[in-house]
Amino acid sequence: MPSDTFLRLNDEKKKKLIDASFKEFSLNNFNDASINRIIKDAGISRGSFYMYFVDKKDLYFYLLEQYSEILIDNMKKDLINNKGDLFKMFQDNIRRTYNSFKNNNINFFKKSLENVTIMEESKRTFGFRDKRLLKELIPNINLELLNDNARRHIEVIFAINMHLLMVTLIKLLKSDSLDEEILKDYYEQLDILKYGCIKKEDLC
Amino acid sequence: MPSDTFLRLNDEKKKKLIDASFKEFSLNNFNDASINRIIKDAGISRGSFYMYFVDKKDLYFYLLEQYSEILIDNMKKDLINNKGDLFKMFQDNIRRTYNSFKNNNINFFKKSLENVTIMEESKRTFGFRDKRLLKELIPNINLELLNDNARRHIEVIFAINMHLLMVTLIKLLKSDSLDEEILKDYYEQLDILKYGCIKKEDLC
DNA sequence: GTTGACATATGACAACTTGTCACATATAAT
DNA sequence: ATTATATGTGACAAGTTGTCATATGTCAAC
Repeated sequence: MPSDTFLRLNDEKKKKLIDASFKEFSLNNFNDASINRIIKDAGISRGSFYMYFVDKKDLYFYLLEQYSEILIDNMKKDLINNKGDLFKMFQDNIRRTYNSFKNNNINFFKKSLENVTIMEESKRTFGFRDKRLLKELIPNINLELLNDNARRHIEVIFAINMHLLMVTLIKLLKSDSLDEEILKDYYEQLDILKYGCIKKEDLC
Repeated sequence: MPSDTFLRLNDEKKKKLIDASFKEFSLNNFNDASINRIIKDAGISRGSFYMYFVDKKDLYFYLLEQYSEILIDNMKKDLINNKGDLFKMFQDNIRRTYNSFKNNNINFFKKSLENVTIMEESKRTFGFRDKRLLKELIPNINLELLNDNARRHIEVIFAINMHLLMVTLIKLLKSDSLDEEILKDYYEQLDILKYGCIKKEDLC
């Protein structure tokens, strides 16, 4: 969170720093972004910067937060338009969000999304959507058990499963023992993927 | 990829460097890990290090790759045991993987998984599983449309949807126009979550 | 108007970081 | 023994971050 000192700054100075920051984070990912370049660009001193923000992370998340507001507002609108149907909301929302992104700091978003959806390399070597991993496993997968849609998007299903696995593993490793509660949650989550989110009676 | 020079190294020296690296990456996340400490610990010179690996990333992914082999092997075993049933595989696999992790470099894994499943902070501010985001939206969600399981794990469903949204957005932003093919894929992926992966006839 | 208290601004500084490169040494091949 | 080639080395430039003593504002109270 930025300090009160920063928030008290006159608008011009504040804008100069924000603009310089957006620029820097649009051209570089988080780790390559340089506070040095930002303060030079914004025309403030090193000391001042640390008066406003505790560190680079602090600044970055301030910028992110500014924009996550847009995300939330967009979703709310689409949710109301679709009478609370979560899936219809997501279906509609992508267009709206896409346009917000297009119009605003598009490059900042691109870089941010890269940070969020993660280091491409990690994904690759660690197996998410890894062509190699899937190639190795696919001969052993009985695709007959899956419906057409699932078969077509087998990598996505795999990626989601891997994600759930990883998140659960972190939880398990954090707790000392093999916590059965955590496992139960995991199995239920797998069931969601298996059987879907929609009520059965609506299907048959 | 490590250079041939590295691979040609005698086992003792290689092990010393690998051990030192594992140690460093177990105590620090990727960005805070210091090559300086690694080479000091391993007792090699700066120049030598850059003879073996092009940079920190190169070393890190080498270590990761070593261990992703374990992951793949584990999965293969469970897939065969379960006659190709992807979901049964994931269901069983978590115990096996958990134990592998427990026995091996547990801390290295923890740190790695943190890198992979993402900067906790990003998740928070950007809305993944964000209690705040969900709290704001939940009053507008019609939970009646969802089954019990889904209702119980609403945050997970939301997180997966957000993930799909983000990944799709990246694709869309990378292509110049609003590519309808990409959108179609996205909608199909949403349908998987809605209706599940299992064939309909098996359900009713 | 002067004093004093507090808020801001500054840049030099220490302590790191990384990647390079001219040079030294080891190992193999003629 | 001589020549290639492969490895090893650490000082170096060019950067990084966060701190801190010091300077300059600002504003209320006497």
